[in-house]
Amino acid sequence: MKKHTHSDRPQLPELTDRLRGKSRRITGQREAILGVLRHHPHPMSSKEVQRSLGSEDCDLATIYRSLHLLENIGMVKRFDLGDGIARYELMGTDDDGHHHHLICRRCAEVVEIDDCFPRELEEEIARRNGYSGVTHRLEFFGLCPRCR
Amino acid sequence: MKKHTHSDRPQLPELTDRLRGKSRRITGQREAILGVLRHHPHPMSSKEVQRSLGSEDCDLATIYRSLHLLENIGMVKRFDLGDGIARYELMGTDDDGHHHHLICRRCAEVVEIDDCFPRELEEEIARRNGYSGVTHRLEFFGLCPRCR
DNA sequence: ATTGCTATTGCAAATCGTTTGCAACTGGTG
DNA sequence: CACCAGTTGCAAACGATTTGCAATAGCAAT
Repeated sequence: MKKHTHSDRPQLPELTDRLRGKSRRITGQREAILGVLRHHPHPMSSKEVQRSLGSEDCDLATIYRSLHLLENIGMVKRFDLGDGIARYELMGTDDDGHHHHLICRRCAEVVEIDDCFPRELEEEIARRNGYSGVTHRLEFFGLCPRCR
Repeated sequence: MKKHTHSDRPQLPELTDRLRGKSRRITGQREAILGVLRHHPHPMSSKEVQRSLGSEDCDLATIYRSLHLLENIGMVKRFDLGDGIARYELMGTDDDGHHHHLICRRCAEVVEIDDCFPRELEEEIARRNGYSGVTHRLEFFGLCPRCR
């Protein structure tokens, strides 16, 4: 079992703080969804979140709406693993959540990768093309040890 | 207008050669779709292809099927620009089509990028995690000169 | 606690990109 | 030029995600 390398996961009180004052409410559903994400170190789709909710089950539409909200206030980050399904990961309290994944083509196991595209090269690409505010989306695909 | 850096675009006769002998047929629709791709240096969605067909218009389903076919025989490459829409680009005759894109967040202009994630680093990532056959998907996003 | 206003939820219907079943059609080989 | 497997168009099916709306529930002020 891989120990992920991110900073500590935010506690629920943080949700409270981030929502209050934005005319947003702290609902049972939102706490439950956050709770699920806190216990999963990997990107989860809306359906996976729902399955993990157990007794706290709530409507899929609510999960979609909650994940969008959490993404907007920067508590979760959206990842696109290339299969047309949006997945979300809880952000750490201090880092910016920027990291990548290595996904098994066969069993879809996900490993977090902290290596990143060289910053200088990215800046050079931006400069060469006159672009500003350049970021990147990067994911790796391969065969995991067990699926070889 | 950016001159793209790939090798020459395949001529139609190549389609002929690649399809013949595979119990596949050279139809007007496939030629038309290939023709459209040959005139567009950037990734195109199925709908964009259809719009560009003009008088040679054909069913969307046929376009989806043709693009899958062309992808399977290696004549086009599929790109995922992160908006949930599959896009395809014609492959050059000699290169493997591996390259990346820099997409404007605002106007969606696309520039081709030939820089790539460092091979050694990719191999190291593979080794470290026991994965084999590792490849990557990489796209850049930013603001183009005009949209700044 | 109770009230009242507004954000939020559940449900169902609507969207959107993509896929598929099927009968009609058409390359291209013999 | 006839035949047959590969193709096409059309419409229906799909899966992920979004949205309209009436019912419900935070929460701030009473």
